[in-house]
Amino acid sequence: MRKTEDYAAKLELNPELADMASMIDDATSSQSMTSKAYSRLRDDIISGVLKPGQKLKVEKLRQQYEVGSSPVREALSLLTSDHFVERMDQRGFRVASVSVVEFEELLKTRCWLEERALRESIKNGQSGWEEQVVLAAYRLSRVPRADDGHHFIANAEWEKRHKHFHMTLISACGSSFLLKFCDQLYDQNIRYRQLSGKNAYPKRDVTAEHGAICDAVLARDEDLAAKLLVSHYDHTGNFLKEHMSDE
Amino acid sequence: MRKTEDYAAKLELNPELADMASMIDDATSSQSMTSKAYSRLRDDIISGVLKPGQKLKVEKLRQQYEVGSSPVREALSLLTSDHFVERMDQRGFRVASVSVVEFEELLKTRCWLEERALRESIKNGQSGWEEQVVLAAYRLSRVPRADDGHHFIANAEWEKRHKHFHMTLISACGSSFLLKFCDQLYDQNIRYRQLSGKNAYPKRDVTAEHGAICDAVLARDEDLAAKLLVSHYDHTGNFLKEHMSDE
DNA sequence: CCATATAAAAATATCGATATTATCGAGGCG
DNA sequence: CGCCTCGATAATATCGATATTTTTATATGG
Repeated sequence: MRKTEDYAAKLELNPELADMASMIDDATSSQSMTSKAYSRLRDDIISGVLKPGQKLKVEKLRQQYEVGSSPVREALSLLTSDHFVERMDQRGFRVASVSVVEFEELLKTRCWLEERALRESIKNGQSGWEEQVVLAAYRLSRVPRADDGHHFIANAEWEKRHKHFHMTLISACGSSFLLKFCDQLYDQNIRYRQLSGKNAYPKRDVTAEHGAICDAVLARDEDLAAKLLVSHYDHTGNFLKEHMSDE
Repeated sequence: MRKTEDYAAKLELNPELADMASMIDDATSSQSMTSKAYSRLRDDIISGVLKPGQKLKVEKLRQQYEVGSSPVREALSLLTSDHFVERMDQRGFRVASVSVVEFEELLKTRCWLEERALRESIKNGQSGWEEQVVLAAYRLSRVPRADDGHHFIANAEWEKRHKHFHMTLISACGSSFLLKFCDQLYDQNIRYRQLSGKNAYPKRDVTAEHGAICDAVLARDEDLAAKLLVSHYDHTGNFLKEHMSDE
């Protein structure tokens, strides 16, 4: 039900063809009211509709999402574990706060974990994994980052494929735990990206960076790939950090 | 409310004296029914009272823990994120399954993450952190692992201090995310330890190993400390693995 | 005038009942 | 004889109401 996609398993089962169609938002078709509330709340928090620190009143959410209070509370509990919502005992829930310090920790941790995961993937990945990487990189390159060239408007499809690319890179690391953690941190990062103004963006050629990482991976150059990945994150991170402080 | 203790913060605020008293089980005094259900369920899963794969019927738990169904469901949702419970959409909950493969992944991941965390701690830790480590090691050494010398009976106090020692080691790593992940994995590991027969245990001197790690940390020898920590985990892990397969 | 205690309002946490969904077994059909 | 369908049963998911608790507003005394 939850979107902690098990990339490793998914790719294992379907080694020849990563079916992008199967990755499309299944949140819409979800049966349970809990998952409906969960994904909608999650989306609203990540996208910034619900602001950090904002109080989350059950009654309000109940009306807004047209569900009972139990599913809302269950969804909030779930989101608490994802670090998207904070629970104050007996005093309800609120949207998780953000801070420059936390963002720095997030960035650091992402680099540590993804570097390890990437190195392990390169060590263990079979030919099927290599093909997945190539495919994911290609698919990512086929969509523009922004729908509009001038103002930056997030392109949902790009977002999805970008995550898929990065998760595919590390999918052969051999630890579903590590993959889950990276997944969580990735989503946390999206939130920070959305929050820190969408109008400007670095001029650098992100596609080229992805390509370089892809090449290093295929060449099985652990050190180079890790270096490229980390600097990829560091660049974006530092850019975001600048835009956070001057607001 | 949840027991994802923020070790870094706790130690930061109270640099001279780690107040063990403040760490005693606050689960008993918890107000909300949700936390009551949460901690009791959690304990029962970790201790093995509730067996892996076992169905968790809300009605039954409701009676057993003397709470309503909402708190039970909320607690189950929380435990789902902790990987202690599995939710099957529209088909209820069950205790998370275990497997040798998963245990191997767990062990691997713990080594990866804790090595990184330990290295960062050694790099960043101040004198306050060093003192915490010494104190935690000393306190751990003051209680026997088992209440009884012959048969192995888990000593709750040892368990608590052992975790405290290992979390203190990495508490200065500078990432609350990483600490949270290590915390989670640690608890997962306890569960596996409890499940794989408590009657036998390695003869090696665990206390000596802790001491050696402690020494390496104080000497700021990153590589040695990391090596000792990883082999500490590997040894216990391999021992448990043997006892899992022959059952 | 401020602090404190008190009362009213709002919001949360919790419960028990109901509607929905899955499971299991019997009977009918191919 | 095995497979599928249908219905009874059990369990889940969800709801709306109630009891606590927190927050806000008000009044009282120092």
